[in-house]
Amino acid sequence: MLRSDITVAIRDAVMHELAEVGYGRLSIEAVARRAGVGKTAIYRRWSNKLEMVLEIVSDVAGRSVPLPDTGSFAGDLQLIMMIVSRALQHRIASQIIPDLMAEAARNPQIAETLQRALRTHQQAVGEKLVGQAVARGELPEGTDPELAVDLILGPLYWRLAVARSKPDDVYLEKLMAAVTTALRSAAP
Amino acid sequence: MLRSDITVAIRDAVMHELAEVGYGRLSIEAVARRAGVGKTAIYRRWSNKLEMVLEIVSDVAGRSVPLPDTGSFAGDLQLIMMIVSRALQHRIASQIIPDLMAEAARNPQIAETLQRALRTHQQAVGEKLVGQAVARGELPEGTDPELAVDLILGPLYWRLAVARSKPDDVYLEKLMAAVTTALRSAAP
DNA sequence: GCAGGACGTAACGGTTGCGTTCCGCCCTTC
DNA sequence: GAAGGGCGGAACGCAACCGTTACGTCCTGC
Repeated sequence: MLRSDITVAIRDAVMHELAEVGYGRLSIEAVARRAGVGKTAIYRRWSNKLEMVLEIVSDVAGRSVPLPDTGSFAGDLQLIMMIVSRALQHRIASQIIPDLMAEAARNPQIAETLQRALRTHQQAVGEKLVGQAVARGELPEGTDPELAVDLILGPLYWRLAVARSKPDDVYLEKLMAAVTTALRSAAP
Repeated sequence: MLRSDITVAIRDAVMHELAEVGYGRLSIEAVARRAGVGKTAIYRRWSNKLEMVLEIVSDVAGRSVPLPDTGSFAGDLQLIMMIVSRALQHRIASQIIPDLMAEAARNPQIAETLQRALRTHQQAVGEKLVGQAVARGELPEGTDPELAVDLILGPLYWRLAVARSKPDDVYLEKLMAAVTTALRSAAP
């Protein structure tokens, strides 16, 4: 019954509003204004700002990235880094993600939603990446997938989302090499 | 002329309020209420929410951490990791830091203040750490201090501030070992 | 054609916060 | 003991939003 074009407009407006002012200052009225929509249309769909944001964000986050399977650890690593660094440089995403992360620190509902979106996916990627590499003999038996994920995502996230500087190709190659050696030598 | 005990109360209230509701929702009235102080006392000191927060935060951030100098790379690394992980697990800091990071993504003034506080300090630590290690022959000539900092802070920040899980000692040792090997093998 | 329902608009009363102003108190300083 | 100034408190007018409601329009399906 609800018109889907309106729903799309609202979702879009929420994402942009979220990027511009953050969750803390996001207001239903601003979303409605931006979407060119009445407040009623929003309240007909969600009952809360929180509920609305959670539903929309987890929907977007749910569009899962494909698991890496290029045939080699180096290839998988490069693919992951490319995907992550692209995502973290996306104008909207790069504002929304740290904002929701910060908000999650004080809102358990947001935290849980984000953790679900993040951790399950992150775990799957980590285990697949490491599992394949171990099976191929590229990484030692007993390599910790959690550590691997931290070593890969951590520096990228730090550089892109925190320090906010653009890594060039040389840097990315150095980082890949460093991570590879680190994991290869990490005893179980 | 301004009573210093009042100033202290306000600073304190700002930090706590910042941690609880974030910059976006921080209000002067709430700060005054929490500090047990009239709004006038605040406006007598700062003219803005932004100005107030920036002054207070950069003052706190300015209390710089001592540079590492334990005599060995392993020791320096352990020290840094301990300091950082302690800081990122501090209740107040762990909420304020990601929040301001997110806010910095949309407010140039905050971004600049944070960058100054972060980058200069981070650079100094990185250069000192790597410089000393290279001089001692523990790391190869031409090691990139920037990469080193990313490899050290990135995974820690990711785990503590983003994934929000507590790393145990075993994990920290693995991480230290991984970072050390990674840097030792990183070609210039 | 007619009913139903989703839509935008506008208004509601209530809350919160802004930045400012004025008051009367109290402490310091001379 | 008088003056000055920082202090808390209260109130100001203004603006933004909340969540809800009533109304009139438009589209869809029967």
